[in-house]
Formats: sequence, C-alpha cells, structure tokens
Amino acid sequence: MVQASLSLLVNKLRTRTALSPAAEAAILDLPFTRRIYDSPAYIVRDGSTDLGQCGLIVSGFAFRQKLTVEGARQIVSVHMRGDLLDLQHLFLKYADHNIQALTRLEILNIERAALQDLILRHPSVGTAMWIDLLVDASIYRTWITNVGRRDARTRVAHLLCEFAVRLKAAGLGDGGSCSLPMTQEQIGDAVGLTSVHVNRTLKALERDGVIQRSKRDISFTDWQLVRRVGDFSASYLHLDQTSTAGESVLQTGR
Amino acid sequence: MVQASLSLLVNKLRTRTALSPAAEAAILDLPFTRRIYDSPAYIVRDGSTDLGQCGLIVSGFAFRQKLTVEGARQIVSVHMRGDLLDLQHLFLKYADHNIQALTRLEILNIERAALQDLILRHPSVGTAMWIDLLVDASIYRTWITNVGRRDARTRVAHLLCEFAVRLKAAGLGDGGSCSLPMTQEQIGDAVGLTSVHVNRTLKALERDGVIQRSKRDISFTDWQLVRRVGDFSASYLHLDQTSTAGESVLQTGR
DNA sequence: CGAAAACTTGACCCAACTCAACGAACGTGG
DNA sequence: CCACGTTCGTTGAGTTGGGTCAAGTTTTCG
Repeated sequence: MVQASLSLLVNKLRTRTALSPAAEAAILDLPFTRRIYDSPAYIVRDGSTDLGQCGLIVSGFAFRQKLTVEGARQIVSVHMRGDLLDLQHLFLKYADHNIQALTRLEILNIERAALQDLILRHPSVGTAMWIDLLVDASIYRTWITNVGRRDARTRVAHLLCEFAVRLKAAGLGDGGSCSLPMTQEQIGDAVGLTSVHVNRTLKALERDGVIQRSKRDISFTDWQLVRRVGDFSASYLHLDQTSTAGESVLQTGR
Repeated sequence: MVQASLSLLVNKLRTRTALSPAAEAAILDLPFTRRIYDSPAYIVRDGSTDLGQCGLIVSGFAFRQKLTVEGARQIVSVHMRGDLLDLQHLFLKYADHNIQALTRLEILNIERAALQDLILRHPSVGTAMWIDLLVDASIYRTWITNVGRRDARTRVAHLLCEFAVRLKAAGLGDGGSCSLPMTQEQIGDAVGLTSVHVNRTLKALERDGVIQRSKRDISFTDWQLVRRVGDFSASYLHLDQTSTAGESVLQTGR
C-alpha cells in the first residue's frame, strides 16, 4: 500500500529518464504523509513562504492559477495522478501562483529537505525531475501560444487534445476521451475565454462532429479530426523521452 | 577576456544561489566557443535534435517563438545578457520551439556534456540552474496570465515593466526605461496582439503620460504609474532569491 | 426534495482585427 | 555621402470574434 503510492513516483520519473535501482529504492524509502484536499481548497497560496513540502498527486486533479488586479483568473496548468506539484517551488523563497484542488485530491507530501537530499545522492533522480520541469515549461510555452495566437475553437480543441493525451499517459483514459472534471468556467479560465463563449464553442464542436458530450465527459471518435481542429501535436509533451523507438501514446503528428 | 565572459555566468548563477569557490572555479574553467548570430538567425529550430550546445548570451537579445498552423507567431520569451538559452533543452531529445536572434547576438557555447558533468560535480551549480529554470517557468506562467486575461493596454505596459526590471537586473538599464530592440510587430507577437494595435496602444500610453518614446526607446518617469497600468509586480521574477533582506531592484509592490 | 451551482441561449456591444495607404527611418551599394 | 529600396511605423475605415448582461433550464448534491 505504502509502496504502491511511492511506486507511482518511481513510474513517473522512469518516463523521464532511466533510474538506477539504488535510486528507485531510495525513492520508495522517502518519508511522506498523506493528505486529502476537497475541491476548492488551496494547496499553495501565491506569496506563501511555507514551501516545506512537495506534493505528489495520487488521485484527483489540481490546477495552478494566477489572479489579475481586475480579479480575472487565469489557470496556467492542470495536474493529475503522478504529477509533482511543488517542484516549481522547490528552491524558491515564495510561491508566485496559487495551487488549488480541482476535485477531491489525494496528495502524498514529501519533505522538501528529503527530496533535495535524494537529488544530491542520486543524480538520476535529479535529472528525471529536471526533465519533468522542462516538460512543464514546454507546456507553458504551448499554452502561451494557444492563448495568444489561436481562435476560440482551436484553443478549446487543443486543450481537449492535451488532456486526452496526458490522461492516457497517466493511465487514466483511453486517449479518445477526456472525462475532465472542469466546469466550463474553468475551461474558459484555462484558455482565456468566458464561460459563455466556451459553452458556445463546445456546442459548435459537437454540432460539427468534432467531439461528443454527455454530462461533463467529452469524447472523440475521430482523433485526427480533433487534432487538426485543435492544431495539436503532442511532441511538446515529450512523452517519448525514454523510448528509443518512435512508439508514442497517440499518433502525435510530428 | 576569456574569464570576463564566463564570469558573467558566475555572476548570473550567484543571483540564483550561493556558489562554492570550487564551483565558481569550475565554471570559469568550462571549455567554450564564441559565436555571433545576426538578426533573424535561428539558434535552435523547433524539432531539432541537435542540442549539443548550451548558449550563454554575452551581448544582444534573443527570443523563443512558436508557430501555429495558421502561420501566426507567438513569442514566448525574450532573453538578454547573462541568460542561458538551452537549459530548456538540456535533457530533452528535441527542441519544442524556435530560438531566434532578436539583434546581433554574441553567444558563448558550452558543451552540453561539460555542463551536465559540472552539475554532477558541483550540486550548487545544479541548484542555481534549477532555480533559473524555475524563474523561467514563473515568467511563462505570468505571460499566460498576461495574454489570457489582460486587455491590450495592460498587457503592453506589463511587458515594458518586465523588461525594465530585467534589463536593470542584467546591468543594462536604469529601470526607468527600456531600449528594447523590438519592432511593434514583435511586441505584438509577444503579447498576442497585432502590430497595428500595438501601435495604437503605445500611442495611447504616450498620450496619457504613462510612457515616453523616442525612436524605439521607451522610458518612464513615473514608475508607480506604469506599474499600476501594467498590473505589474516584480515578485514573479524572484530577483531576491539570495538577498536576505528585502532590497530589490525596483519597488516591486508585493 | 430543495437550493445552489453549472449550463444554455438570446440580444447587444466593443476591443481588437483587417485592409489599405502613406510616411519615416534605415541600411546598403555605388 | 547620397540615392533608393525595404522595413517599420502611423493612421483611417470598416468588420468581427468574443464579451457582457440577463433570463431561463438543467444538474448536482446536501
């Protein structure tokens, strides 16, 4: 049970780079505490200097978010099972954004000091986390591009594609759907639109046969079509970091 | 002369975390080659697997950029003296964006292997670079927010504020101006607007006394005013990582 | 079962875009 | 150092994608 949780971290880091057996053992030996958050709970607050823990998501979803003076909210990333939340703050003095639970969230907290120590002792772990950071940065760049230069239809479709691929990579979906627990307002906050316009956009995508919806579940029958509509190529997710061949989670189109 | 160049890297990393004398010496001993790029030259191309070098900017400016299928361009970051360009790709198999020279650019190329080795031998260097990565990520998050949730006036002012602060931190400006060698089209590509609208926005900011312009130089007399107009707080730049007190490059307003 | 939250839909509006023309600055070669 | 082509900046007129407001309707959940 205990092992099962930290092995999630091992598996995650393994997708980033090869780990030595000693490193894997050391990860499984990390001390941790378990914690549950309920939906709108803050896990980290912007400006907080209390960054002693690093959270690993075991189940549920979380998102990072920033607010403008006007009170507008921008979701800058969404995280799921296997993601490390506080790598982004591991060496910083204070948080520069908020992290919030999107759903009921099961977190495994690891002491910052233990993690820093682990990285020192096992460089491959440091490398894996470094790569994780790089992938996050790549996603940020893609989101800037998405929000800055694509129209509503493309933006929303792109987001759906990203989630479908990431959910599958996290072992949570089949790649052809995304049962994302986001409200339309939250989707809007992620792609820089209003909830009203997200609603119209989703309806249009459904009308055009690009997506199917039932409740909050969104699915695709024609992956190539969604990809095209969303101007999506999965390469920025760097899911093939460790694979030698070109086997990929989904056809990425690069 | 040779030392003078790599000492730029030492100084840069020192702003991220304390370095051991041995680490500093090791940095100064890194083998490198110098290279000049002229303005629209590509330094790294999206998809490239040729990521053997890591470039340090000695003089000039560079930017990262992504293109959509529609051919629209989004500039996702701008870099200046002291910035490390390829930390973003150091452990990845291929580039996920383009890096281009914004001006004539003097780069100091360090072998990826030498850098990886340095990080292994001197953990403080790894930490400093890690922090550098974290700050880049923080800037990305801020840009997503800027592009996704602010109006044109605020967006442009925010960008100008960021550059003023970063230029000063890089020893290139007085904090009250930014002589940025960007065309209005490039500014537009950075904030998700058209060049025409950037032009109108800059004129409006000038008319309202927020900025002054002569040629491409933009300056502020009233920093607090620009900050307010741009909804800017410098905290996301984490410039006070190593300072113990609250001394800051500019009044950051947090 | 009832209240609150989320989703829909319509009518109207406006910030930013497009297109287009022109002027200013810049660099390059003769 | 000047002529000239090219890039960059400026401005106007008209258009539009997405926002706002507001009133339902449906879903969710205690």
